[in-house]
Amino acid sequence: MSKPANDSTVPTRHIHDHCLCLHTQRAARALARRFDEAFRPLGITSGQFSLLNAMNRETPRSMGEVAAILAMDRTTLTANLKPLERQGLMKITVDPADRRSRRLVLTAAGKKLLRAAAPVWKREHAALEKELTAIDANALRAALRAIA
Amino acid sequence: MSKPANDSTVPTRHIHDHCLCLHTQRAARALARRFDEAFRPLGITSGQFSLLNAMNRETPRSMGEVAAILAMDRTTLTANLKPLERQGLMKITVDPADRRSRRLVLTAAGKKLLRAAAPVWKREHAALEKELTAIDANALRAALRAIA
DNA sequence: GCCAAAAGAGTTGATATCAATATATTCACG
DNA sequence: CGTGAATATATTGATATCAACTCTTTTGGC
Repeated sequence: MSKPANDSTVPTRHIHDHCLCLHTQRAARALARRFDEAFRPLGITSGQFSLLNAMNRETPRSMGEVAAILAMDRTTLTANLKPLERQGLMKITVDPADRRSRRLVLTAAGKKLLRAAAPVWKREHAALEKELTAIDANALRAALRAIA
Repeated sequence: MSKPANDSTVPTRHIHDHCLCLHTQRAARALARRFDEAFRPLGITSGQFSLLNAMNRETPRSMGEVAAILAMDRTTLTANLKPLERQGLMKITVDPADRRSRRLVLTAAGKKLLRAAAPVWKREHAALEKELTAIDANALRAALRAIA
């Protein structure tokens, strides 16, 4: 028999094994690293790819809309736009109908980058799903969507 | 019938709907905010709670071990320890058996904080699982573990 | 129309994240 | 036993994250 655990470490073990917050953070870090790596030749990160995707609309979205889509704080979005704007991938424009609001518009360079990134995503995501054969990827998506 | 989508936005919609990386980041942000809020009265974040938990061992873990447990870059761990050490919750000690290695040791204050945080976690996590009734939390954990 | 409340976004400060790189220590092998 | 490779961690620089606060603009009640 193995030595019984120290009393103070028992709740810690239960928490470590069960905490959905921890498990989600772990998975988020691992996936971000993986897709960061895949997109590196294109000069963007996985987060920037998702953000550019969220802006790829015929009718541009506002900051609040994009922040909600990414389940991200509005002020985080403000920060994340800076490198993209500096690289000329998108522009922040004032909404003429409501001058408090900003419309996020992809530039031609931004759209071109997204076109180049799509096959990279497809390849990497297919590889990921292949590794998760024992997992129902659809159920996983549904569960994550239920959380956020 | 609704207007057909602009060609350039079609792959974007597919990606937005299916990307496990995006869904995981979204859930990770939402859960971090939620548990950050729950732990705020204790002066720690959800990430710091997980980190303190990972250090709550009779035989202290090394940095590499803790980084692996959290699926976190080693250099990120170095940065994350600084506020905890400054607040006197843990100490970084040199491993006498291998002086390259650091053993991460909770202080009495750190252990006390963990004891206070455990019921907060339990309450908040129970509430979360209750909201996910339609979801198999066990399956979700298994899937996330398969990713990281 | 006026003014208070609400809504949208920006700024600041602290922590989090990782790649690239650097330093210190141990190990392996000759 | 000495030296180059491997291991463990630290530093730097850029981006990411959010709370607290501020600024601007719009809306609602009168």
